[in-house]
Amino acid sequence: MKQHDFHVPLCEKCALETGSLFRSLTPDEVEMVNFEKDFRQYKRGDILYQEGNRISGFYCIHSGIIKVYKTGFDGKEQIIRFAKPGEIIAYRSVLSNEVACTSAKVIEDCQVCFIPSEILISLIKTNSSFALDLLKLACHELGEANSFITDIAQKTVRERLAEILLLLVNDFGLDEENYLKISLTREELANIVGTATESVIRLLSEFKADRLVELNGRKIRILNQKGLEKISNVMERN
Amino acid sequence: MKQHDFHVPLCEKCALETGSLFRSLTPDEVEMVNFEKDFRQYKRGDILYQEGNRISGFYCIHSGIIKVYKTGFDGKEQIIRFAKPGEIIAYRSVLSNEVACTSAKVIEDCQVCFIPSEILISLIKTNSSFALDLLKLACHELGEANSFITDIAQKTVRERLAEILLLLVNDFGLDEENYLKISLTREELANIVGTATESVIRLLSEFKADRLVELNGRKIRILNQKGLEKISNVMERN
DNA sequence: CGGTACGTTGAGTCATATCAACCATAGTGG
DNA sequence: CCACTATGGTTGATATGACTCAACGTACCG
Repeated sequence: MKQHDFHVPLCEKCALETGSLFRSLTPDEVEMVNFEKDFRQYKRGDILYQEGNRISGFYCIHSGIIKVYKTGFDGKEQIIRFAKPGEIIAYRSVLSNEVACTSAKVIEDCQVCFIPSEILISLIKTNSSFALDLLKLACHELGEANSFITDIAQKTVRERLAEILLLLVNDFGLDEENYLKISLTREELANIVGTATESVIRLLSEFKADRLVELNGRKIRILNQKGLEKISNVMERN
Repeated sequence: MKQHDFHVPLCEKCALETGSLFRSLTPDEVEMVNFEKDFRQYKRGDILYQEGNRISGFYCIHSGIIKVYKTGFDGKEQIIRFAKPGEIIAYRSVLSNEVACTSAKVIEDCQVCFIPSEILISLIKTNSSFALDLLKLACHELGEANSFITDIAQKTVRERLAEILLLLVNDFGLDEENYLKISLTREELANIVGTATESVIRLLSEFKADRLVELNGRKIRILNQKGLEKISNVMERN
């Protein structure tokens, strides 16, 4: 532990480390973002913004994990995606000029930079390769959303749970002992998969019985990735 | 009926009529698009492109309706969206530089313009308000996709069907007799809602029994919009 | 006239949601 | 320090929405 673990991260450095969107900015532009941004820290459970809020900027994650979710008619959460270091959230609302259509809550304590809308808009106007990168990002997310729609509409809960586990492996990785690095409650898992908490619990213990995973409380150890792939019926990636 | 109903539509005129994306282009740019584009006509059932194709441009719809869908593991279609005059499709693949993640098939005979990728990229690079509009478009679609994910994950088939009917009313409108202007097979309806054809049929006749709709083959007459809203549990729009 | 695609209905099944009870853990306040 | 409460996890019993399968009707088309 460093003594002063507390200074505001520099965008330049952060962009290099995390491969964030800002890599396509000029040094001057990075400098501007650095100057205009607001550094913030949050703890697990904190809410960055909520559905319906009008948002005056977007967030770039420096450390930690955030869940982005929608609240359904009956109050149930549907997790749309996670954001991890280098990723940005809330840019959708800023750009489409609509109020937030999702809420964002901290899953793992995090440090983020808040960047005012005007900066984003002006960067898009002045730096076309940044604009293009942003478009690519949005389009890529759109593609993922489309796949997810198809999955939820057509696959069983069992298939989806297996698929989500693999997706989490992909996004967050495993530690030396093959434990998923991200730790979620059963309810959160259910809110990704789009099912009831009890169903997740039952299916996870089936997976355990089939020696696909091992369960230690919230920690999930992946024992047989091939097996999960088989269950999930994942289609080949593009 | 004009005698020569066959000439290639001018983007300038089309953009005005349909309110397409191209309204934010300069006259010169419109001229360029006009020059570079390729006019094409398709009939119901024709396929514009298929999942997995590498695409060398995008399509701007001048007339007709197209369905954009993904094919699931077992070959079942999931309709992602429709495209009608003034809207563009396949821009996602062009921009994210990935192969098509959807297929596009004609629902109502249509006339479209095919515009090469390079044009799109160069417009983005040179006209920042066009880039911004495109970003807005992508972000808006992303918002809709997110809502749809939540709906499919949380609502019953009954609720979703009611919602989709309302959505079709919104997107395509009703004629003088309150018939939905877009005409879909039961299977297509099922492939939007994410259910089995039989379920759509059964629910539609329930709706009919409840005097919410009237059915004349493929034509659906909306009798009680409020009632459908109640069933669908639509949340207030932003 | 036979063929093909679409629509409809009924019956049976199964996956998943719901409801209820219970346990474990940790944090809180008296 | 202990009861108290909240939160999350687990399991069982039961209900049911929705899918599947199968049969049949209907309409259009060459």
